[in-house]
Amino acid sequence: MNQVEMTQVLRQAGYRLTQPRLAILQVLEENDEGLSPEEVHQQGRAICASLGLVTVYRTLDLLTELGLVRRVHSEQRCQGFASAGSDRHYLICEGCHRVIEFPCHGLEALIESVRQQTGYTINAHLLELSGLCPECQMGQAA
Amino acid sequence: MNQVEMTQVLRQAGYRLTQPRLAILQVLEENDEGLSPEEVHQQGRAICASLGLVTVYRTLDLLTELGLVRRVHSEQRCQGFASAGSDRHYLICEGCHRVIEFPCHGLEALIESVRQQTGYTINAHLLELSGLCPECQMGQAA
DNA sequence: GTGTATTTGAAAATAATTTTCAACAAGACA
DNA sequence: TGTCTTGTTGAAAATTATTTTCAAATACAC
Ligand SMILES: [Mn+2]
Ligand SMILES: [Mn+2]
Ligand SMILES: [Zn+2]
Ligand SMILES: [Zn+2]
Repeated sequence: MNQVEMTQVLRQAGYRLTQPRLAILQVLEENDEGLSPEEVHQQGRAICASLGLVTVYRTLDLLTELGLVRRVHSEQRCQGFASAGSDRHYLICEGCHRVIEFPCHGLEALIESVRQQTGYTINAHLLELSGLCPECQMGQAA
Repeated sequence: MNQVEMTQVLRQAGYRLTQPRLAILQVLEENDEGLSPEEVHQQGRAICASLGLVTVYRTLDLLTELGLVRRVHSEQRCQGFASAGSDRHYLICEGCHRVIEFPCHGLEALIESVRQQTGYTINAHLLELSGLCPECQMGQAA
């Protein structure tokens, strides 16, 4: 989802399009590695000089509720936020920490078998793959 | 892995078997829902009265490094720790927050296809399913 | 433009985590 | 079993992260 679409979601949900919110959206749009609130704040101030850290926290919460932003978990860092597509399948580069999403097909059979074996109903999943992106593989080879 | 096996891993890695560590291992063993450091501390004091919260943090770090404990992530809470088996596939009950592990087969094809489409090398994955355990399903029906 | 309800940022409050360090205890060895 | 040595502990302090409060600012409906 791009920034324009995101602002429409905000508006339609009855929220105002403020400078701080637009700045935060833009920062998330321009970064795909999952930024911490502090990092969003730093970068956001380049766009909206008065931007406060408190507003970053509030806005990340809001955007997460609206599904515009997702939290990126990893063993080291659980406070990464990135702009969200529709699914929850990320591929994280261990070298540069870039995060991309991938379409997830073929999980259905696994989920069904877990359901049968455990008796659980399953209504959500999070799949995170980690490795090295092509660029970082080059770097390693060198 | 049970508590006895865990203590052996600790010993073999050259760490001392202290009362605080044993207490924390026992707490994790007895709980499968993923406890926060604070919760581990509360329960641990019933076993080792002098147990300090600082030691809980230190020990959870240590046990995680040794692979005896794993962190359980979820949107609400990323600081859950549970004793670890060999894999990283959890099934989390949204009702009672119990966490169990499941054997994960059938992810290979998906991973291979992501590798081909993205050019990433993939060397780890985290799959978290969430839903309702049988008991909590009963509760909901009532 | 004006009015009004939402939103903001600074400051303060609170919560979470880490560092420091003197006292303690695990376990090697006599 | 009784030292001795070194890893380990917990209290306190320091640091960091997050939330609350509230008066001032501003988005936007009219
Ligand atoms: Mn999927
Ligand atoms: Mn997490
Ligand atoms: Zn990379
Ligand atoms: Zn349950």
